[in-house]
Amino acid sequence: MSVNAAIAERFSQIADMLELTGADAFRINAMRRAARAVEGLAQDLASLAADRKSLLAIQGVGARVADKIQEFVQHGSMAEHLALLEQVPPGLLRLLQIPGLGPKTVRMLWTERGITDLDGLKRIIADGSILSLPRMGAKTVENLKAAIAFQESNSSRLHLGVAMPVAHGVVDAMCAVRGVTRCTYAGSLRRGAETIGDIDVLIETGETETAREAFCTLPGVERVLVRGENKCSVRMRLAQEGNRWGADEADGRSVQVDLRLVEPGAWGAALMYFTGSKEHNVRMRERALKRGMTLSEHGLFPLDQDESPPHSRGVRPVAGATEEEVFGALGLPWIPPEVREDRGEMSLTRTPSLIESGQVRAELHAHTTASDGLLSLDQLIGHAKSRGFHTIAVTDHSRSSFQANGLSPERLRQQIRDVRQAQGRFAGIRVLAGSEVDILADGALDYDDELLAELDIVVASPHAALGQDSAQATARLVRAIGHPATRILGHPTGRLVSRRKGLEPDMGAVFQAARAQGVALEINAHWLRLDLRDTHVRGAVEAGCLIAIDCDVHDPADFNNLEFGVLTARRGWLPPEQCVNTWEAPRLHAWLRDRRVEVTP
DNA sequence: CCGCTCCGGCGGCTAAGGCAGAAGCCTTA
Repeated sequence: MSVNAAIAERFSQIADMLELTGADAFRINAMRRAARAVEGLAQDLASLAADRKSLLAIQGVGARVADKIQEFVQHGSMAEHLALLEQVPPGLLRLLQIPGLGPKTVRMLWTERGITDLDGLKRIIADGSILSLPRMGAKTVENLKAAIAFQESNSSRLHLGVAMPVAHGVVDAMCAVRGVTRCTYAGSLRRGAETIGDIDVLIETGETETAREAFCTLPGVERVLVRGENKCSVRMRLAQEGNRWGADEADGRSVQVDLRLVEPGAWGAALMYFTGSKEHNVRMRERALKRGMTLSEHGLFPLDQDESPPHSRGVRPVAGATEEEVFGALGLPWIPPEVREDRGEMSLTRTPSLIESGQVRAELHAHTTASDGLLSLDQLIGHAKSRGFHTIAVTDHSRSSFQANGLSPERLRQQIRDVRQAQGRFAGIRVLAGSEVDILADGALDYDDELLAELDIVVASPHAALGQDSAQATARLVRAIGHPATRILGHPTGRLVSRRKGLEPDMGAVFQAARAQGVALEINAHWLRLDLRDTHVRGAVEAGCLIAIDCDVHDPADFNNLEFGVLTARRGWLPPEQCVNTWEAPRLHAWLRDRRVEVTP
């Protein structure tokens, strides 16, 4: 585990444990913010910690948190963390993960009955003794049992690419329901987060009961969790969908879908509220208060003496119909959903220019049947052309990836000739002869320089030895970037979202090398990779690196993953001009020929 | 515990739903 991840984990555990001991809520919140700040940091704290000033410059890191970071970097532990571990049984942290079970209740179970882990909880449920505890009625215990069972059969969050089709299905179905005038999804899905906890859907309708009924009986609904006036929640089965990676992804799993009925005139406020993030929303409400207003999902209202919610008293909102209106009334430009993470977006004075899918004109990482792709050379070119791309790069695996049928030098030479011939059969699209070349464990590339020099494009990617330590990983990637043939660093860390950690290099060093060499860093758009991840993109953009967004095409459907790569890019504040895939053909091709051009992002 | 603003002290988001227990707590988003 990287130092950053280790520190973030400790802050988060400190927060949980403080919560269980009933500590000051603001201190707990500060720990959570610190965990988030550290998690999203591109620089390596091991090297940053020496400079206290730069630690304090991080939003959410004050004197005490900086102390703890320095303490961990020097000693490998934090005294407060260790002290709390002595005090709080570790099994309790697991109980907090159970949906519906919060800190107050876990604490109550612990102090009243000495429950310290999941087994203990199951025991008092089984023998019924839990029912004698305060606030523990039959219904609550039933729900608790279901929550435990659910959690044990489902790993918690869904991949972006798995959740998205479900959301589109629900939205399409609800749009067709009588009386519905508007329907869309919000939440972390709209922000393009790499994993999704649940799916939020908003509707505006003149026939609320029809909509509630339609929603609760949608195909795939297993269980209705909540059926209130303004909110319904269901658990929905995931449809099976064959996929290169995801065959088992949907197996027997389900996802919670929340439907919110939005009153007329509050659409913008509701959309903002349910899009989040939570942290962004908190900032927005604080900002409203500073300006003498109060913000909720019902709108932006003038502040008055009355404690009760203003919308319930018929107070006229200052804004609420559209997001633009609400942001505007708070002195902000419209902020794209993907950057609503409380990572500096509140200081924007204009809507930032972020890349859009339609601006992508080239696919620079694609496989054919020559290695492990499903498309023939001509099929691949045909699909790329129909997508409107001006360039398609053929980049099959190199020889070390034998599991992927990597090409021997002879086969690669033959493929280069095949590509040249294929080019003759297609007009209006440039076909590049390339390779996705393995970066070996020591940072060397997988073909000799002579052969590499014959290629139009080299995507250098790590595939094996992904467990090596941070220093080795950094040296490996920096060396690969320094090879004169490398144009793109493919899926730089090799991580798989919530499956495999991948390399944990000092990303700051990687960015510097890439910037100096004019090498583009890839955002691999497959929803299981999303590598670079959002926070890395942000760091790379700020460091002035070029970025490539690639679908790593293996089958035709993979072209559709572009959407996820672009969402990730936008979460990293990527402007279109810094992404090589948006460049017109002459500029892109010149960049590919001219290995050491000066980069002006 | 942080940030703001002033160097010590203060304030720090909002609403709905469910349940248990008869007004309010807890959780979630």
